[in-house]
Amino acid sequence: MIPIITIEGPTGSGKSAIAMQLALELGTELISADSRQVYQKLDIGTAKPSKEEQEMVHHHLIDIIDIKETYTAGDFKNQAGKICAVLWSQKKIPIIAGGTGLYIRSLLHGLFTIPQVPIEVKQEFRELQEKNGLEFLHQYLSKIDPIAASKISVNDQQRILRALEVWKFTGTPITEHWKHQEHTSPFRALRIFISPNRSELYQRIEKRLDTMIEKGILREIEDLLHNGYDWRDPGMNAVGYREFIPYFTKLDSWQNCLIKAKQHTRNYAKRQWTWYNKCNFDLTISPDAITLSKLIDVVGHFCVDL
RNA sequence: GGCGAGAUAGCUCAGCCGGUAGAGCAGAGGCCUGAAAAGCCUUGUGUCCCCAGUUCAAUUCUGGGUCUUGCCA
Repeated sequence: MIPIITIEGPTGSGKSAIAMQLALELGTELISADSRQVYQKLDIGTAKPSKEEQEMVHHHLIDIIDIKETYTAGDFKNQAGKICAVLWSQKKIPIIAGGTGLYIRSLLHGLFTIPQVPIEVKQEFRELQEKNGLEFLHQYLSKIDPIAASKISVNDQQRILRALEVWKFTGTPITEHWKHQEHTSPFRALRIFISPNRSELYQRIEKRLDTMIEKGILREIEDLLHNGYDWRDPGMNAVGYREFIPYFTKLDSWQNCLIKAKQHTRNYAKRQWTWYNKCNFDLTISPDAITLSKLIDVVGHFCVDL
């Protein structure tokens, strides 16, 4: 079993800083579990660690793909898994830090394994949806996989399409894949949750977004648009970016866009919170109560059992 | 000053021919198996600006007032 430490928490909770300290102390490296920091050129709005920080501690899975490419939980699971194995072979305990809950869950608890669904299959159902509507697809799903259909809302385009694609491509309903999924994990995780006070976090989010303006998020976006990137590109679907579309299409002021960006970041933090409520953490600690020595202590106990 | 337009949920607004109101967003809570910073679900009693009139009944019609806003001067 490979030991790993996770540092999790809502956006803006300060997990990156804590993870850095711990990595330095343990002489190990960080793996980012962040669905937006994987993208190159999305720097300011994703609060990516600076060059200096990245020199101090090696950060994996940052800046690995282009904005026009998609990245999935499966990609993360595979890549992070390999990196963990390599690090542990060097006697380094991998530290995973990031707010993308699904990524960490995929790594720790696995996904049912099927190859990437080909675009043709995806396309087929998109066309079917355009012709007959979403409701039709949901009814279709209820015939081939009633359990999935009952769990998935009629309006949940993403999951309806996914369930149909998986069934079409593999010949097996998605709920069957779930049943036969492997649940053993090659990891032994020490999971640490950074839990800030709600109103304090919201204040930090406000400040963080203001800082992004100061750092030049608008220029960053402008450059991207000038360099051939488009709002429809997968990477551009990010809080702190898409809210500025009205500004760049001259429909609203950047100030109003900023207000939206703050709201959406708060909404996002809340969604993360709800997700984390169901996770089992070994240590839950508020950002201001946390100290390096306390962390080392906990990690020490963890290491004794290895 | 003249001629219009508007005043309805925290915000932006819908409410045909009169029967005391409803969407989106925000807020709150929840879900989540390859788009997850995504996607989805639940949750809306507010002096319908004020006053008077018509009417069995006015947010909805009429008159007056107040405020906001557009155009012309």
